[in-house]
Amino acid sequence: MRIEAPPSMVQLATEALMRMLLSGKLQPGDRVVENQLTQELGVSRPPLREAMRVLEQQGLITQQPRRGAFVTRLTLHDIYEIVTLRRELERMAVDLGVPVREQSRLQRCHAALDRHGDCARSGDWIGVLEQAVEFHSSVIGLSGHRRLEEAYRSIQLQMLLCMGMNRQARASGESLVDDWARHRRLLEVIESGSPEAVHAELAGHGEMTFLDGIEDRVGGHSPESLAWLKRVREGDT
Amino acid sequence: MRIEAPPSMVQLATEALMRMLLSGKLQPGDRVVENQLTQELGVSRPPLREAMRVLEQQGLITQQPRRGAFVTRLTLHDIYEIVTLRRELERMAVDLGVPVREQSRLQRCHAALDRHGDCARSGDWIGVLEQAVEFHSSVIGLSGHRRLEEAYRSIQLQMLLCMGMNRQARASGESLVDDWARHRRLLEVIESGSPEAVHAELAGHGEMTFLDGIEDRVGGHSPESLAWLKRVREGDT
DNA sequence: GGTTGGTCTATTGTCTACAGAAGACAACTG
DNA sequence: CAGTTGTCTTCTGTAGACAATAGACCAACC
Repeated sequence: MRIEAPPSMVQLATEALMRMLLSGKLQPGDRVVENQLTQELGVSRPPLREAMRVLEQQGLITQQPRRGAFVTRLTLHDIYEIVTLRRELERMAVDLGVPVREQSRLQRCHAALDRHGDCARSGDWIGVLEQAVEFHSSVIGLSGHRRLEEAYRSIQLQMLLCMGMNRQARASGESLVDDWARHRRLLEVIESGSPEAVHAELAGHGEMTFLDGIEDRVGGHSPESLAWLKRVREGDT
Repeated sequence: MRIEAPPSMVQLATEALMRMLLSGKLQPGDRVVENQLTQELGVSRPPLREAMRVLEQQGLITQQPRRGAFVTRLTLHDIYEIVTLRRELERMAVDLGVPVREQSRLQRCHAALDRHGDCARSGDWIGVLEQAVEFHSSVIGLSGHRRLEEAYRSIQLQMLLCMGMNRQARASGESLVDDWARHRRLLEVIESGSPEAVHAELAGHGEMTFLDGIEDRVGGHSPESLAWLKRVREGDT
């Protein structure tokens, strides 16, 4: 049996920061002060700074030279980018991965789905979000395309973390287990083996409710994003 | 006029490392020793480590905990991933960006193309590669989709840096200015405004010659990648 | 009263130093 | 002679400290 190496402080700090973003402790636009975090996390600055570089590359925080780091605040154009890119990546993944060739990859989906259900029933909000990310990643991973999966994961995190979806989800308390059911249905459709059916399920799967009145909640309205929002609303209820 | 902030050591180190990869000074599989680089670059370890985190996120180097960093060595499956994902991103970008709506974005393409030509004529290899990346990025940027452009850029760098394309290009000396001509033609087609024509041009634009005998030069043959390589060779000469 | 200049504090950028782990090599034992 | 074990070196991981800059606040001047 292989013993696993103890995780580095960089890795721990990265995960801790992600949780702070997921939980809403750090909100979009918030300043991220290094010294403050070193105390909270019990880590010295060098590893913390490395962790912040990782999150910066993922687009979750934004660094301004000599002025500090801020949690990324998304504009309508950003949301347009995220949703459109996500859809394309999903499309590509389904075309490559459905019907499933390697059964072992499905195990990962099931495992994530099970954990997702556990977290949903126990009301563990952060766990639900984390496992939702893992489930979707594993679905994309059915394609056997690691870069595709990685790109998708990054996009998904940006959406989850920076949109304040946590608070919105917290408001609608009953939707937790419903969400789980929807994910289960998606996996069933995937196992049925029809790419078209999966595309259809995914089209209805997007959490589009948060787009209601989105123009008023965020800034940065580009021509592209406004046109896109109009199209989405016409085509999708 | 805004004065620009002096670049941080992290930024300088990142760029320097990239040049070392582009120039072939660091080759795929090479160990990257921190202390060694601090001496060569005249930077201390913390900023260098941050720079390495950035490159790790971009997939250019791979870190093994407590064992050091290595320049990423690509497998056939990796190349399959890179080429297929790149093609999808290009397709999406052209559909979004052609015909060009914002003329100002074209300026960036022309500027990069001009610099590309300058470097090609003066025989500046690294410059040629850098400007080729910038040109393609700016073409993708016509879509106004920053995340798309960023994903494309990352993919492109992985391909350029880790495939040892530099040495291959160096071997065929005359192709430098030819490359430039091909890029010019691409931009002309884009300005003509037909997405289909651009797709056609891009299909022939890929540097597919390096796929000749690729199975023997790299390891990691997955079922997906082998099937893909077969399809590519049947469909594209 | 508004603006300009200076100082002061908080925070970032960077460096040096130390602790701990991994790999190499040699010596020892069967 | 082969395998194993112990030591030694090299490198990474982390911490703490120092230098430099940005922003705020206050005072003085126009």
